[in-house]
Amino acid sequence: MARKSPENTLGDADYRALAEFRHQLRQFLLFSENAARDAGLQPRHHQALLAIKGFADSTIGNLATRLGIKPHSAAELVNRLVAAKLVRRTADRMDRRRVHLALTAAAEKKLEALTLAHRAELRRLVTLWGPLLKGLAMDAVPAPDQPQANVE
Amino acid sequence: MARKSPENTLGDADYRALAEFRHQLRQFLLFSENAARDAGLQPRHHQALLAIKGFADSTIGNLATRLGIKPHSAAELVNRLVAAKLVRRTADRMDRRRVHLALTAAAEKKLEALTLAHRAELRRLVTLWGPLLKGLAMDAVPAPDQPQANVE
DNA sequence: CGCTAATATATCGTGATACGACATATTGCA
DNA sequence: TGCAATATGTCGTATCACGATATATTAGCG
Repeated sequence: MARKSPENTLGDADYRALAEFRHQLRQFLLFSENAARDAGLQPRHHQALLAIKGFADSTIGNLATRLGIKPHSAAELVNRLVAAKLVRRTADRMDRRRVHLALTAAAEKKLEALTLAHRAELRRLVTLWGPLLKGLAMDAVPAPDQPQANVE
Repeated sequence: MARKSPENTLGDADYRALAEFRHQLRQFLLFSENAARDAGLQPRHHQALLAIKGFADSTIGNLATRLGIKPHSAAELVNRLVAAKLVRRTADRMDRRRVHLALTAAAEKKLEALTLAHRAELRRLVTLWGPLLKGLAMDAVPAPDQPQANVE
C-alpha cells in the first residue's frame, strides 16, 4: 500500500478527508453564526466587532484587510454597523481621509459574551482538529474498511 | 505573558487571540474562494461538488446536511449547479421523492485540480494552525483529555 | 383499504452581503 | 502648484440562504 500519496494523485480517500475537514470547519462557523444571531447580531457584524476590538489601529481600510474584503465593502459594512448602533466613526485628526472605529457599549457587551462562548467552543474543538489536520497533511488516509454510512 | 484566564474573564489578549484565529481561518477560506473562481467555479459550487464527491449517498437532503443549509436551499443550489452543467439529477427508483446527484465530467476535472491545490495549501498551513489552536486552548484550565463526543 | 401525517424536493419573494464602476476628499510629492 | 496616490463612500448588480408555501410520494394507523 502506498504510504504517501504522490503529489499529483488523488484517491477517494483524499476527497473524503478534504470533505470531512471542510465539514468540520463549517460546524464551527455554524456554531459561530448561531451564537451571533442568538445574541442579536448578524454573523458578519460579530466578526467585524471582533476584528475591530482584537486588532490595534482600526480604520475602515484595516478592517477590510482583516476581513479579506475590499475597502469600499468595509465602508458599507461600517454603515450597517453604525445603523445598528454597534460602532462609532471617529475622524483622524492627522490624516482626515481616515476614519477610526470604536465599539459602542452595547457592542462591547455582546462581543464579550460571544467571545466567552467561542473560547469555550474552541477548547472543545481543539482535540478534534489536531488529528484531522494531521490526517490531511499525512496522506493516504488510513482505514478504508468502514462503509462510511453515518449521515445522522 | 497571558496567564491562565478564569473561565468567565476576558483580557485584551483573549480578544486578540480569537481575532487572529478567525483571521487565519479567513485566509484559508479566501485561498479556497480564489482558487475556485480561478477554476471558473463559484466558491459555493466548489464546496457542493466536494461534498457530493466526498460523501456517499448524495441526495439533496444529504447535501443540505453537509453544507449546513436547509433542504430547500440545497434544492436551489442544485438548480444552479445543473444550470452550470456541473451536476446531474438522477431519480431514486425505490423512493421517488428522493433525488440523487452525480458530477459531470467537467465538474470532476475541475474538482480534481482544486482538491490537489487545497491539499497542498493545507499541508502548508498545518504547521501554522497547530500552535494557534494550542494558544487558544492554552490560557485557562488545562483541559484534561476527555474524548468529548460531538453533541449539539 | 382509505385517510392523514411525515418526508423530500421545489418555487417565490425578501434580506444580507460583496463586488465593479465610479465619485469625492485628502495627502504626498515632483 | 499640479497631479498621482490614498482613503472612504455610493449605486446598481449578483450570489446565496431563508421563511412561507406548494406538490408529490411514502408511511402508518384504524
